[in-house]
Amino acid sequence: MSTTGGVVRRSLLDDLATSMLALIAERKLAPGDQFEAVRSLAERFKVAVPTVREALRRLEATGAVELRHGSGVYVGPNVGRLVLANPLALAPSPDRLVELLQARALIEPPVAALAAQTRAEAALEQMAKDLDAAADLIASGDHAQLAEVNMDFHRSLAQASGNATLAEVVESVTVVNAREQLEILHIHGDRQADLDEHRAIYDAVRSGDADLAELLTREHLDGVLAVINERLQHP
Amino acid sequence: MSTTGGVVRRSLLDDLATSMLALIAERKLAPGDQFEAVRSLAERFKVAVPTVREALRRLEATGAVELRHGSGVYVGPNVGRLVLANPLALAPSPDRLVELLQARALIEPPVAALAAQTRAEAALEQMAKDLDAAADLIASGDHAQLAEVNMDFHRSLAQASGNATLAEVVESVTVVNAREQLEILHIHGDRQADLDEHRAIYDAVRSGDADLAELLTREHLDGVLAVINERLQHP
DNA sequence: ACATGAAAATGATCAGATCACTTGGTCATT
DNA sequence: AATGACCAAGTGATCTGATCATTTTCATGT
Repeated sequence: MSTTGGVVRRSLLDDLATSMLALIAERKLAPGDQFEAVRSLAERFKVAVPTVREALRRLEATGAVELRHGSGVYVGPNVGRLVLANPLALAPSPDRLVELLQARALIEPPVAALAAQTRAEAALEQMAKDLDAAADLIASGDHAQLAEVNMDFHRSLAQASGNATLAEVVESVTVVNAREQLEILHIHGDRQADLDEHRAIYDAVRSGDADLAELLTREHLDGVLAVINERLQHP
Repeated sequence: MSTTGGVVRRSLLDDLATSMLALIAERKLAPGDQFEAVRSLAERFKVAVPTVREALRRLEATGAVELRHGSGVYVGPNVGRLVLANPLALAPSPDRLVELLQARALIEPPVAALAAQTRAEAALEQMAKDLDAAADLIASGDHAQLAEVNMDFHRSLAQASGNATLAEVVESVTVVNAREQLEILHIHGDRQADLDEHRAIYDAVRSGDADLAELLTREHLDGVLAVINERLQHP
């Protein structure tokens, strides 16, 4: 935001972007709904098409809208979100990877404890589905897909806390190159043990045992961290 | 990322954006450095100017680059960041505000404990500066500025943990409409008490007392939360 | 040295055109 | 009637080329 002596100079683009967001909010459009054609927007706001497109690209970058070729402009999944993973992040260095896991090991256990107190039902069911899916994928040997589902479990767990902001934080810190993280894990980690630990966490949350949920989550992530560290030291 | 049967269709824009990021990385450019002119980029990548601009807008949205009218394209402050606050977030609802504080009350205490163990020197000095600045601003009565500096203290505290990812998380969850949060606080909160609590946290971190730092941070944020809740119930 | 002001560099915006993809309907085939 | 091939309209993607606005640079004159 460029300022000069406290006075904010809003460019045409700033106005456009916020106006379009306001338009989405005004029409009460939800993620997935179709928005409005580029040409139509250009006419509505009395600006040229390239200008509209630049504004849309800005919104698109944070998942506020989606541009689908040949189809239209749609409301994106991240409208109204406060915290998000940098969609442009490049593959993290090994140091950054360890740091990321440390951050998760610090944040997720208390979130699990809160989840055990709140127990948002929809999220609990999602956790159960994630566990089932993981079991299937272990059997079928699809490790890439398994990695995704395991991450989904952690996200569902955060959802169960009932705090959308916390869920966003966990989602952000969890979505960052899941591939890289779990590439390592699935070479050297014990997939079945992972699943068992997830199941234990689920049971603790389901039964409302906050202390146990926190403890199990901490042990689980510390274990993951240990595997990663070991792997990085013996490449 | 649009996929069809597992095959990723990268649009020209996707390629452009990542190529430009790679170019920045390759040249080892740091935030604030000048990048390259739009027309020059268009020529380099053999695409039209509007296309380059759309890609730049995408990067700009997450703070990877900055476009300064008449001056040039510069590397932004968020290059290489993993987690960030949604720059398009609108003012959070009261519910969302409470949720945000709850998230902070959950995350920041263990971060403070870690900071007391790590004690990154540069961040400790920054904390001291923030405290001094806050004292001055209380004296001068500049509440708006005081709100900012108080947030800075929390960010510096997270920096002291030595974990950049955690610092990013705290920064993200802290930057979201500091204005709204502290508008409430500074009408009904006790500014001097706030400062004293910050000082106590600083002392605990400085002396390496992790448990105390965690406890004080928790009490501090719970206090803030109580003020916010009270304020929202009696408008 | 300093201030002034023109010139160059650069981003912002516009206009109109063409290409590429998606979608829904038509229509022949089965 | 169900199915599939095909076509046409709607819409995003990209290009070309120009003009305006802001910043920076630097020669010029005092």
